[in-house]
Amino acid sequence: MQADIVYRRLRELIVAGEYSPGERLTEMTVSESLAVSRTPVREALRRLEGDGLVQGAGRGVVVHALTSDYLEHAYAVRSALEALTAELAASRHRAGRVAPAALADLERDARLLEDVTAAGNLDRAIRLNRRFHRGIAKMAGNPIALESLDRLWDQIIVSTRDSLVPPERPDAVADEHRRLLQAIAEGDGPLAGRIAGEHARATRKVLE
Amino acid sequence: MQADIVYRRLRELIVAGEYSPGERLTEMTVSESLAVSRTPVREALRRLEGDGLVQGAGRGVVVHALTSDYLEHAYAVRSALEALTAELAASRHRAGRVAPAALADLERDARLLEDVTAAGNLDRAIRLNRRFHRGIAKMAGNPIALESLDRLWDQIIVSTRDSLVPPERPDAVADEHRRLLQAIAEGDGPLAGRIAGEHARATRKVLE
DNA sequence: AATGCATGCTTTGCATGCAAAGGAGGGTGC
DNA sequence: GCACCCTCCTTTGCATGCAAAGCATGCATT
Repeated sequence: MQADIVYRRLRELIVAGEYSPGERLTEMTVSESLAVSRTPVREALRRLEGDGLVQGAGRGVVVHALTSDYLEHAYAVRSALEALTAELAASRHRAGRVAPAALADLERDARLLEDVTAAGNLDRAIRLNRRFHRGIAKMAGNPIALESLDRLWDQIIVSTRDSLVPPERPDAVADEHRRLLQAIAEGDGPLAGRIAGEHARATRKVLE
Repeated sequence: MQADIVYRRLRELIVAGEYSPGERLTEMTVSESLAVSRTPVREALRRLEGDGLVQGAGRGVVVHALTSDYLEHAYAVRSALEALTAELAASRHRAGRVAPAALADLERDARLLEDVTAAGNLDRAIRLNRRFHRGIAKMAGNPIALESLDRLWDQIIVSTRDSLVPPERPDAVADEHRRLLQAIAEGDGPLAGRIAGEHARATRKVLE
């Protein structure tokens, strides 16, 4: 299905920042650059609109430019959802319903993230960070929460990719990640939830 | 835009239960019954698919039939989000950023809901209940949370419309609603959040 | 009788043509 | 010189035609 290919491609480009927020996309331009007809492009644009990645704007669509307010709201929701997934992940771990390798993978990701951040590789750090949090959401075993978070992340990432990482934040991040993993490992759901929620809020604060 | 009309109409029909879960929808049937061409219908179906209201199934789409597991997950997310919106609503009320009429409206809705439930008007009770909770979400002033909850509600309602209201639940519901409103009125965010989250979980339990 | 295959039909997916809506730009009137 | 209007052009939205993919049905063969 070409429509699906176009959708995924555009989404990739937007999330990767190849299209800047506010940039305008017309059916014709896209269909020419991807060498398909306008029909599948239309479909793709509508799906992206549903995802909140682009916005209809008079003629055509523009890549969604997030206001500070919008970001504030998004982080509030993210905080609530990540508190939920962390809590669920901890409970499932306590119940022995988590693959043993999963937690080890997360710990590896967390360490790798620290290294990569220290090395100043921002792009890779962003990807790893997302993978880390996504790993926890997967561990929670709630596909709806996972999907909602994926949607949120896609939106947020567009506007935060260049505004990240002030000087001393990395250490705090590493510490919070470690405490979060420990709470999960101990099966302490409420604690994991509190840490995850607080972690998201702290991340938001940095983005002023 | 006809595509939009088709989308809204189909969505309405699905949420209202006119199409049963599992029922198959083909582009042709829909385009004939609504007297438009297949193009806008395709667009509408894709959007509904994005909303999780229908599912692609080999040929065509079928109205999403929710499994018990799926419902469990949906309610977990709903609980988290409604805890968030209740807490935000209480904080905003405390800060005086809520229109005075809004809270009164909610109280009116709550009382009306009690009456309607007592009278056994199930359909109306479902609508009022949704409006009540949606009112709180609006009061929270977080459009992302509101939209996420709307999506969840649409999905949930399809599968719960006929399974609602066991004998003694209405009294408990009324009580929980009242306590929730009071917590909001007092500006006690954490309390409101706890009540709302617990309320959603209790509702889920009833649906076994 | 059962199984495997082939054929035909249903249905989707994509491209293109056409009409209409919305803007931009230029021209004219004041 | 400025403002307003008109016209043309860009771009979307919808319909339809055509090709391909999937499925069921029926027939033949074992």
